[in-house]
Amino acid sequence: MLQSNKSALQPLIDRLTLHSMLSEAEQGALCRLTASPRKVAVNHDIARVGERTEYACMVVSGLVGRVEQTSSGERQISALYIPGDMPDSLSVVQPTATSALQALSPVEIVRVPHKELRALVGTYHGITEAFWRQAAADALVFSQWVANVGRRPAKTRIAHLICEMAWRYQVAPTSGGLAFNLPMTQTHLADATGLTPVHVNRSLKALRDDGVEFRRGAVLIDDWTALVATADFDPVYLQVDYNARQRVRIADAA
Amino acid sequence: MLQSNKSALQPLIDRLTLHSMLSEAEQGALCRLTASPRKVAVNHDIARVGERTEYACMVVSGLVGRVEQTSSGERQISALYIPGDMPDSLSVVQPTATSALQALSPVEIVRVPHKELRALVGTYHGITEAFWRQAAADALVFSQWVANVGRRPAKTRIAHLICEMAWRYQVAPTSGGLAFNLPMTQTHLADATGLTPVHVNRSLKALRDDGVEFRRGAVLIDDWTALVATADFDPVYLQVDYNARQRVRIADAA
DNA sequence: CGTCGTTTTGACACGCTTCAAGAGTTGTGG
DNA sequence: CCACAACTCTTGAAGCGTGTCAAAACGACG
Repeated sequence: MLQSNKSALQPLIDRLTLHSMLSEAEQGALCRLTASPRKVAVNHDIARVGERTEYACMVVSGLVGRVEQTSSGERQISALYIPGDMPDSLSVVQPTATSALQALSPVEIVRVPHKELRALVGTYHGITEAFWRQAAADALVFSQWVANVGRRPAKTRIAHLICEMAWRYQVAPTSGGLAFNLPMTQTHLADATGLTPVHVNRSLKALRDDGVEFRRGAVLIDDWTALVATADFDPVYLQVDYNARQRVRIADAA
Repeated sequence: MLQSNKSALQPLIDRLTLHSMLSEAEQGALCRLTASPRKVAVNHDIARVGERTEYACMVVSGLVGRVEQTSSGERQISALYIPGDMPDSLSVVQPTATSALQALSPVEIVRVPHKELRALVGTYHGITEAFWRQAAADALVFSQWVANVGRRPAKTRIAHLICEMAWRYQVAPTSGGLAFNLPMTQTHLADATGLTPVHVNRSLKALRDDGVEFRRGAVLIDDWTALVATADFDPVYLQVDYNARQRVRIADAA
């Protein structure tokens, strides 16, 4: 494959350096990882439950969902992964997946061999630390999802998810309106919120009266502040410190 | 405080070594950490949202819940922590809590200064790796909770939680019956499952007909296999490999 | 231009919540 | 050691949010 001088993994580095300080050497090493591109069609699996894998993947474009499935066949999306995310970084250490990863839109990923990642994690303490922080940050998002699905009414639930995604895509304004792509269907939204597609549709209709429109993978918001209020959304759990005011690296401190 | 030759943090080491290999030096260093004991009364907070802390804690006895709260005052327990767990290991790196930690029963914890933990994580690569794995494993449990709360009917939801706790307490048999303590009230159960206390009560009544009893913090199960079936429970997500067949340490591999 | 997946809408059913009140249990202070 | 208070747990009746079933309209794509 053609390797441009800018690594395909740059989005991952950008993600990690949001919360962790990586040395030049570490960033360089990450850049030099093998990153084989791969396209995945909508609704196709990137990882299946129980399947062993030799690669971890990073999302380059599109939207990936972590899909849990009950024995009665009901689906629950428990996490959404956007470009720069590494949904299965755990697989480096636990190669057998316990939930499926599925493309919710046409998706481009790059695959990184576990072998190389292990070598990196073994060599660069700062990279291990960065993955640790990322895993911990992910856990806090999961925790919010439990609360969202468990305790909020349908409309609020959907609004909250929209707010989270706006924030993670870094398109959330301080006020006013905005528009962004959220490439999923209403059925996907239902799976992510623990509702039925029919009820999602009705709730979206209700949201439309509040100036929030979701149509064919695009979100249109008239008044961000109002949406945040109806969504009961507080972004602190996302831990995204865009100013990186106080990143502290432990690895060299001792 | 009196420091016996067996560290108070041994349960944490036992937990970490379930999935990660720690060298003698690393285990010794963990043992020598300052661990100030502290008792917390029922329903009292161990950590509050937005509060900064200088200590991470390990549960010694009792049950701790991670509590999310919506603006309308509804509570959702998104995780349960049992002896040996370190609910706020993330705080080492992110000292401001985004969800509350609350004692669901009388609880004993030990508090470990962040400063010391940071020194350890900075020195011992294997410890960082172990924390990383633990965080990733926790995330998979969260993922299952999203599915549990989002897609299962009340009775199944409660049964699933009981199964998980039996498994984590390592009291789950291969068949037959069992009894164990799960020191929480029906209201706590409701908060953990996203139901109302009233409906939890009714569901417990229904479970009683299936030979599963929950009374004042004690669980009595006639037939484990039957419960697993009604709970739709598959323990793989808990990643507990009691045989530790294939723990691989990355830290020294490079 | 036809096909298939997605969105929309309606009517109805049901699981869970709400409100309310009483019984059981635990803890506490006199 | 009893009496009272404060939680828990339990049960009933009624209401509502969400699910289910069904069918039609719409949109994307080959």
